[in-house]
Amino acid sequence: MTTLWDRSRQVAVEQILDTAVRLFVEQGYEQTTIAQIAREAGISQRSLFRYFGTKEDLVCGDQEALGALLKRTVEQQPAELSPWDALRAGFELVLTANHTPERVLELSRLIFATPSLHARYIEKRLRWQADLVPVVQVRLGGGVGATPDPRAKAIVATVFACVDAATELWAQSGGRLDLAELYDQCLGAVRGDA
Amino acid sequence: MTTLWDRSRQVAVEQILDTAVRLFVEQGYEQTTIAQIAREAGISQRSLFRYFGTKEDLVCGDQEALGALLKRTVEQQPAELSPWDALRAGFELVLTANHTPERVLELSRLIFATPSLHARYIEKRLRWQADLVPVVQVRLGGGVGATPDPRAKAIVATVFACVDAATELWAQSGGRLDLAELYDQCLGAVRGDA
DNA sequence: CGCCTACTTGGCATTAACTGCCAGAAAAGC
DNA sequence: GCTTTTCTGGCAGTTAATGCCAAGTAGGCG
Repeated sequence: MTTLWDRSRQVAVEQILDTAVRLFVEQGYEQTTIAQIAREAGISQRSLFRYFGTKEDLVCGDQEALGALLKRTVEQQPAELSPWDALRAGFELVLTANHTPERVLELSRLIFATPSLHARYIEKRLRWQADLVPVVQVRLGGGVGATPDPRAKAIVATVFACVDAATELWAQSGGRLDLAELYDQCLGAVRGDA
Repeated sequence: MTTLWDRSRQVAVEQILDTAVRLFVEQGYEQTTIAQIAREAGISQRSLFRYFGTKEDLVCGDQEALGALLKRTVEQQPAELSPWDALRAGFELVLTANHTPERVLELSRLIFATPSLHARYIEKRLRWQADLVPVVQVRLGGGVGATPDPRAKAIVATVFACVDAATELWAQSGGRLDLAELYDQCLGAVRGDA
C-alpha cells in the first residue's frame, strides 16, 4: 500500500528536481548553490541531501534504476540475437523510458556543457558497463566464470561509446535528428560498413 | 635557458607527486587528504594547489601535453593509412612515452579502482577525442569544415573505448599481458573478425 | 481517541576541497 | 646593490557533504 509518506516524498522529489533544473538552466550548474535550491524549494539543506546524496544526483540521479532495467532487458533478448542487437534493443528501451524528450534535451545539454557533471554521468555509466560485461560474455558463448573476455568488454565499451557519440550529436542538433538513426550511423561506421 | 625557478619547480612537482601517489596507494585515494600530502611533502597546502589545481590532477594531471602529442602523431601518419591504423600508431607512441611502466601500472590501478578518478580520467580523454575528430574526418575524405560527421566521432570514440578496455585488462593482469596485443584483441572483437 | 513507535525533518557543528587576498621572501635583470 | 618580477605561506571564507540530536509527524493499536 502507498502511504502518505511515500506520496509526499514523491511530490517533494519532483518539486526539488523542477527547482534545481530550472536554476541550473537559468544560471548554470556551478553558479547554483545547494542553499539556493533548498531555499527556493522550501526545504532544508539537510533534507535535500537526504533526497539526493550529491548535487550531481540532481541531474543524473535516477540512473541506478535505468541501469538495472538495461541489464534485465539485454538478458531477456532471444538467445539467437548477437550481442550487438541485444544491446541495441536494451538501449532502445532505456532511451525512450527516460523522461519527456524536452527534459532529456535540457539535461543532456547541461551534462555536456558542465565538465564535472559529464564526469559523474560517465561514472554512472561505467557501472552499467561493468554490469553488462558478464551478460554479453554469456551471449558470446564463453563460460560465465571464465577469465574476463576482452571481446565482451570491448563490445560493451564500443556500444556505449557510440551511444555517447550519438547522444552528443543529437543534443547539438537540438533534438531535431533521430537518436536511433544517429546510433546506427555511428555503429555502421565502426563495423565494416564503411 | 633553464632558470633556477624552473628546476626547483620541477623538483617540487616530482616530490609532491611521489608523496601523493605513495599515500594514495597505501591508504586509498579518498582516504588521503590534501593536508596530509602537503604535510608529508613539506609544502604548504596553498602552494600544493598552485602546482596542481585539483586533487584529481595529482593522478591524471599531465594529460594536456600527451593529447597534443597524440594529435600531432596521428596527423603525420601517411595519408594512405586508414583512420584505424593512424590512431593505433598514435596510441602506440603515447602509451610508451608516458612514465616508467611501474608508475603507469600504479596509476592505472588507482584510476580503475576509484570511480571518481576513472570518470575524471575519461573526461580528460574526451578532450583528446574532440581534438582528434577533425583529424579523422579529413582522413575520411570529408571536407574539414563540413557538418560534423558521425562516422569520425564514432571511430574515435570506439578506439578510445578499446584502449580503455585494454588498459583495464592490462592493469588487472598486473602488467603481465601485452597492452598492444590486448588492444588488437579488443578492436578485433568489434570489427567483424569475430 | 490516546498513546507509543517508527520515520522524517531541521538545525548545528564539522570536515575537506578549493579560492582570494596580502605580506614577505627569493630569484632575475640591470 | 637595487628594483622588479615571481613565488610562497598563512589566513579567512565559500561550498559540498556528513554525523548527531532534538523536535515533529504519520502509522498502528488498544
